[in-house]
Amino acid sequence: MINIKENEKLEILNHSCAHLLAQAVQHLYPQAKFWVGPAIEEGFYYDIDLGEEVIKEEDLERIEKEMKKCSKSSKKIVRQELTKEEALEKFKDDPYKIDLINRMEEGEQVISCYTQGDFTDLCRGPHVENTKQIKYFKLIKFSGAYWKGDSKNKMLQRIYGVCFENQEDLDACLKEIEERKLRDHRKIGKEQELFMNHELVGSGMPMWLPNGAIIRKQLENYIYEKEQKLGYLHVYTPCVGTVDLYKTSGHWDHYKENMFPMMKVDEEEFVLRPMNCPHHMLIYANKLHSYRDLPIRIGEFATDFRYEASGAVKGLERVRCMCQNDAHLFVRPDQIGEEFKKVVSLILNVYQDFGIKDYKFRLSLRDKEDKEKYFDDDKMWDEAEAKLREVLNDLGVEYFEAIGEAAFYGPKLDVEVKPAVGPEVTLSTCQLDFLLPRRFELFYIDSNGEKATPVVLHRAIFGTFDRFTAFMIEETKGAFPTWLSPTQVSVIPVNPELHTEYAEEITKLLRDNNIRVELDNRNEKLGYRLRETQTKKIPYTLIIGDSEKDNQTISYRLFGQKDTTTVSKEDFLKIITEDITNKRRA
RNA sequence: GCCGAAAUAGCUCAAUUGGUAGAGCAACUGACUUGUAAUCAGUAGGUUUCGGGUUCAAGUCCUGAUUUCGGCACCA
Repeated sequence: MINIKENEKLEILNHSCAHLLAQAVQHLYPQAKFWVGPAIEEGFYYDIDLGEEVIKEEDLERIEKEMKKCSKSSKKIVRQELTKEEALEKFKDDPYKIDLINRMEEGEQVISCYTQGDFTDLCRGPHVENTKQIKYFKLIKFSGAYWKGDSKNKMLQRIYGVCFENQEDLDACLKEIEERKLRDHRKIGKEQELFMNHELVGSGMPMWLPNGAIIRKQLENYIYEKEQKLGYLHVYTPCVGTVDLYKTSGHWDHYKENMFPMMKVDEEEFVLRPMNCPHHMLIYANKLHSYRDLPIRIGEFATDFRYEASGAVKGLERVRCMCQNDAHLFVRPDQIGEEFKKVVSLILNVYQDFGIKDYKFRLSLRDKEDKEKYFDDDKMWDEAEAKLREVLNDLGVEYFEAIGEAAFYGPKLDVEVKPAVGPEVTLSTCQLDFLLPRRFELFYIDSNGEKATPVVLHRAIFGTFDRFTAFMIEETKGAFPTWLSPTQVSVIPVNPELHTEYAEEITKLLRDNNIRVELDNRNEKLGYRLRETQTKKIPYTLIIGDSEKDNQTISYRLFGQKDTTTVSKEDFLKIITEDITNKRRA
């Protein structure tokens, strides 16, 4: 997908197209007041106040037609510069523009507006010279959007669109939008019977079907082994905790609205746990630790419950019941850097195994002004943020900084990926925490025999198994590498009556070698059964007929390929085993 | 949660202005005995998401709930 924001020409064109949209809307809705209409990575949008009216599906077409008309009218787009006073006078009837003018920086004395025919908009620019240059565009979608992005404010109407320099690029873009929908994990998840939802279980509570469960089990085994080798200690803890536990950690104050409501049993108050840090803190505190014991790494595949907003729930990506690939690393202050680096290299190592290339590291920092959201201790934050930056710079990984994305207890490094549909999500995370160890009064005995407070790194490599699986479904378009594929081999006897016996022998051989294999000896034509292995995206299809039976061989065809290879049974076993061990990707 | 939209057979979708709910695939039965992406014939399959209402008559109109979808807000 072309990133509009990375191409100056396209950015200007798209922003100009936003103005064209506004002009058309002005013609059709004279009461319309306009907020902002920026170019974004995927095109542009404009936020508009239509009073009582709302945009409907059929309006998009109407507006688009009017835009074409405005474009064809070939109006010059003229820049005019104003002083703040002049601007305030000019837009005195438009509260949105006055708000914008008043928000401008002190130094920014020159205010500009752009006029095309009967439409003028306050704007920094730049723009294309003439409306006729804005020709190849499409309105994509519309929705409500809070004014200034604040849910306390009025909801405006937002219209999204995209604009290109020629029809081919526009068509390519629209085609890609359609193709993205095809690899949406929700669609593939249904087709391949990976997971399901049911009203009676509840929104955001996916159930993993046998095929999905196989994939998840592979992921669990994979990361468990990695963590074991790195000295992690795995535990099991309950999915509930008392309210007091979360008051101790501080989560109760920060997140109780996003937890499932408290359950009172006799006189005790419980909640379904939304995260596992408090449990792991208590496990650490269960015994006395020497400075020599650290780092101590407590890991768990832990099921958590979060009351996500109903509008946020999405497939396996954003759920109310999830399983974290969680761990808490208890370290001495002098070990932070080294331990953090180990986490980052584990992330890189895992991404390599899965062939994930398209991701960004985000250094998530607090918003200093927001004393509500973040634990108030400037010294602690400055120290933690400086430490993280230092480690990242040492590692030489590329990252961007995001203010206001930290956890309430500390800054973090997140890995962001883009799903097929919708905004970017976090996969892996590693968080630096000086706070919770203090709140739980954790300590170790240092080299002087004194009590010292450990530092905690919270980390999840897969994030949650749910979201990671969602991402892998979209990455592979449902054609999983053999090691993850629910069914790895389909065996097809050419003539079920004549070849089933030998096909069964092969099926047993593979099954005995832990290959997930199914035998398809239905009375259907070979072509019919072969088609099914391809639509199901099964990595290996074995064709077993007279020639294979007579020569005691196997003919196999890889998913997506047309040619068949014939090898001995032993060689085939070697080939597929190697494929699985190497986690080879198609 | 907010602004919109949607929900019909296991799946993908049809059903004029309100007037007997259909098709393809899948399933089942039978015939065919198969060499690289769909063999043929037949059978069965529905309280049209759930609850109220309007009407002689509701899949269709009104209303409440649930779930899903597109965004916004949120995301420990």
